[in-house]
Amino acid sequence: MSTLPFMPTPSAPAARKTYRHGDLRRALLEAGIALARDGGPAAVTLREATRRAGVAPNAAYRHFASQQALLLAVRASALQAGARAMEAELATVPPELPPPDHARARLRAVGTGYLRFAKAETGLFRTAFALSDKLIQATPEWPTAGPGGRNPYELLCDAVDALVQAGVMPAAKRPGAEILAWSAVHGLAMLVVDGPLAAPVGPHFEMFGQRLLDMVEKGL
Amino acid sequence: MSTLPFMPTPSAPAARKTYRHGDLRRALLEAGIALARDGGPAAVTLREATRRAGVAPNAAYRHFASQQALLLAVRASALQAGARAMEAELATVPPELPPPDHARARLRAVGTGYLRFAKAETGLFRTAFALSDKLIQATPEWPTAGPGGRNPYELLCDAVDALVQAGVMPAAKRPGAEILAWSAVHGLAMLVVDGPLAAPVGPHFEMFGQRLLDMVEKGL
DNA sequence: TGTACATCAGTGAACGCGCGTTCACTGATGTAC
DNA sequence: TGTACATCAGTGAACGCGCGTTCACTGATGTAC
Repeated sequence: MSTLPFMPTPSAPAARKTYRHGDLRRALLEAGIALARDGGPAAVTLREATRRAGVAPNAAYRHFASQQALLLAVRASALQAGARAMEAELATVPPELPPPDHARARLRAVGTGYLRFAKAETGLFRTAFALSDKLIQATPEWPTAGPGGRNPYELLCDAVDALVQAGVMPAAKRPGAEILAWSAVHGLAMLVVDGPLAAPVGPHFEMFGQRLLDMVEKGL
Repeated sequence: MSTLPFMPTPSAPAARKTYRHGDLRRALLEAGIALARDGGPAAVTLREATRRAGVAPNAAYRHFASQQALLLAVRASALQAGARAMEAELATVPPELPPPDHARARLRAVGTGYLRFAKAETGLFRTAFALSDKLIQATPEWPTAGPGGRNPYELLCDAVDALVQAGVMPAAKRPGAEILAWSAVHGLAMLVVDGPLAAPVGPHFEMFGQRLLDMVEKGL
């Protein structure tokens, strides 16, 4: 697990001997990410983040206006990690494929990356894509794109666009098609990672993922 | 909304003048359902349920072993409501359709019922199908079936079975097919009802639902 | 180059909140005689 | 049919927990002169 390419690297415990912390903002964000990783969005609390940074609880307010502001920052980071997972999968698509096959492979890669991210980084996945509290719109303050400059939603849209350009999908069916694909993949992830199908389906997650992507490919 | 056939009827405020309550177990359960309805699973607390029943907080322990026990009971009730919604949709399928069309219509009805339930009763939907805390396995103590005697998962499986029996789906693809269908529908529900697509897709939920079901039908 | 001083990052203590849960109790009910 | 009594549903008070957030503060830093 710890060698998957899209896992953010945990920071050092930041042994602190100065009065000033040095980079508390970053330390709090990284503590928040660690909390989200193994407890999901609900685990991202100011008190625990400051505890981990070795700092008084109210020190957080120098860097984040509220708990929600920290959560927003953590969520952006989780989205980045998701984009990274999808990009990693996209990188395995052979570029020499004929355009229609290439386009199909791209969409599969996006879906596979999403599913693998959900499985490998459940907490971050939930923080990125399943915030049950009505969270205010993402701020532009925190970037959500991966190294390639596209966020998860954009990566998906690009892949669906490519399907049309390669002639695999009629242009008339394009509008909103990304939502159908996203739904299928998101549903499997939620049911298995976080829901009632964890026990029965979990062990065969990869296989169900591929069958689901078959269904999407045929059905779109 | 309040006339949808699958909405449990709210109980009277239970004006209490006796020392004994009369039916506190039921009152707590109904309060819990009401809480779940407009706050999701996290809103189901013992203290608020007892408050609504007009009773001391610890009185709940005469009827439920813990907060989790109450939540389990509420969840079962939410599953019943889901089954009711799906049955209501199934009842609209014309019985005189030729078997293949009938089987397809049944699967659509199951999916449509699920989606409408998610939209109309978001809180109950989340309580039934999206409990993010790892909740212990459902107990047989609380029934989850609708009036027809089948719970939501069974209704779905029945519909997929019918697809095979009508010759619409090859038997070889049957195992696990219900999981693919469920995933698609569940994902759309989660993204729209509880997630990032609420704003853009919410108004066209019904249309996206039908397109999604087209995709499932073609792709299965 | 040295010193006064403004800035502002982090401290310590405290607030109010709601939660689940436990304790010893009280008093209405219904059964045994 | 009337009365003693066991049962057990609900009370009142309290516990410890963790949370977000506010207040007046302190002390290291870096800049202006």
